[in-house]
Amino acid sequence: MTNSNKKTPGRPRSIQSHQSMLKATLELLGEVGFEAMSIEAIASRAGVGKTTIYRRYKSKEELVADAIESMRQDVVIPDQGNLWRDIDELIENAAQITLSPLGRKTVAMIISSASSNPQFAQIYQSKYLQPRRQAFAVVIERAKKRKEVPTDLDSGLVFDAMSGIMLHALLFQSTTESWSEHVRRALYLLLQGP
Amino acid sequence: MTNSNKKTPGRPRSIQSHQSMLKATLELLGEVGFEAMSIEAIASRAGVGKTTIYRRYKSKEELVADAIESMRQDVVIPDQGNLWRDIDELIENAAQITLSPLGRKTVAMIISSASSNPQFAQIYQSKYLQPRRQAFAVVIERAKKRKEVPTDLDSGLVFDAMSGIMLHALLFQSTTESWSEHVRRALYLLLQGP
DNA sequence: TTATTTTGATACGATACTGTTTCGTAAACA
DNA sequence: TGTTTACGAAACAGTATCGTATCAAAATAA
Repeated sequence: MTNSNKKTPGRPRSIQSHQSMLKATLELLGEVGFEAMSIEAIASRAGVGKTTIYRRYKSKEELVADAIESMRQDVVIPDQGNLWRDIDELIENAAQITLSPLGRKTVAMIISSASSNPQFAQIYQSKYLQPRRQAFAVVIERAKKRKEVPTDLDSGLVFDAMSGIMLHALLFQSTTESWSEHVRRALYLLLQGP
Repeated sequence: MTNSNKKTPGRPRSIQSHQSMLKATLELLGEVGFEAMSIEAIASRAGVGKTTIYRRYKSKEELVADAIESMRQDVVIPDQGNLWRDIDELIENAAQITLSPLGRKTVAMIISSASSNPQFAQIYQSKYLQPRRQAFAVVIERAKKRKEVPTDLDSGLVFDAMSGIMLHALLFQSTTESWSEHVRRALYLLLQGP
């Protein structure tokens, strides 16, 4: 941390500018995607000088990576004493984040760059997926104690499956069924068997 | 079809040029993605004049959509008398297409544009997913007759789940397990229960 | 043959972004 | 007070792509 030494003289870097450039980055990432997004457009939307961005980040990749990291929010582990009520809460939480106008496009764009810029997928995995995977493991562990699921159930595998199903449903939505309902049905198949 | 009327005088459009521009389009799509891909680069790689492309397609979207459509290939419905041998064949087939250096990036790029250019996801769904969904339904139907799975199993739901799991595993590969093995385990959970 | 159309090549002006530099102002500290 | 650093705005040369236009050669039909 260079932050620990606060003895730097002169005008400090504006926190406000920093936040607005991260915000603008995420917005544009969702709207036009990584490749089509220009530093100029980010600076313009953030109401910030182009120079200010170049002073902080060497590349667009760095900026975007930082912006994605800043998105993190705490994961609440549901505990309602019943597996399916917990799961509904998890699905609802994922839906709120993933299906919001911004979140939807942002997630799609993060995923899109998975092959060209693996670092984004990696950040997404460690900052977003991993905490949720952990929360899911806790929920399943409690369900095991309540004998709601077999003791040898692999919660990681179920979580991966659930994530994949959510992702797939997000991309190729069928018109006849709601997203949540579809995910819930698939998950029921996973946990209760055919 | 304007093709039915072959009375057009003058030099006909080169089929060779057409094919090489589609090929170059798919290659570049996989390498740099839709946004970063320029018509000039496509023309250059295809060994074709820029004018020739502009004469055929009004936009990059049109060209890419046509290129993706041209990718289609027939789906073989496995029938080995056993559900899991059929499934292994399906997984193997999906792996060959999806995990190839070109296919991997191409699929990722198609998915990436799902939010900004829904038409690509739609083409992907109708040309790629739908035939495989149908093939999977046949496989499951045969398994039902052999009493390998419950009669009321929703093959469409299982297929969606399988597709999602494959997609997820492709994007967020764990290093400890092979792609095929991971997909197979998840599918086993889906079909045989926990 | 002649008429017609496509071909690849090249040039064109227009637009957009890059990354850097300069500038006067603003905000911190001593 | 002065020193130092960051700020936003603007200008800069360089590069890349756009979509159009022009050209002579090539390919087909009448």
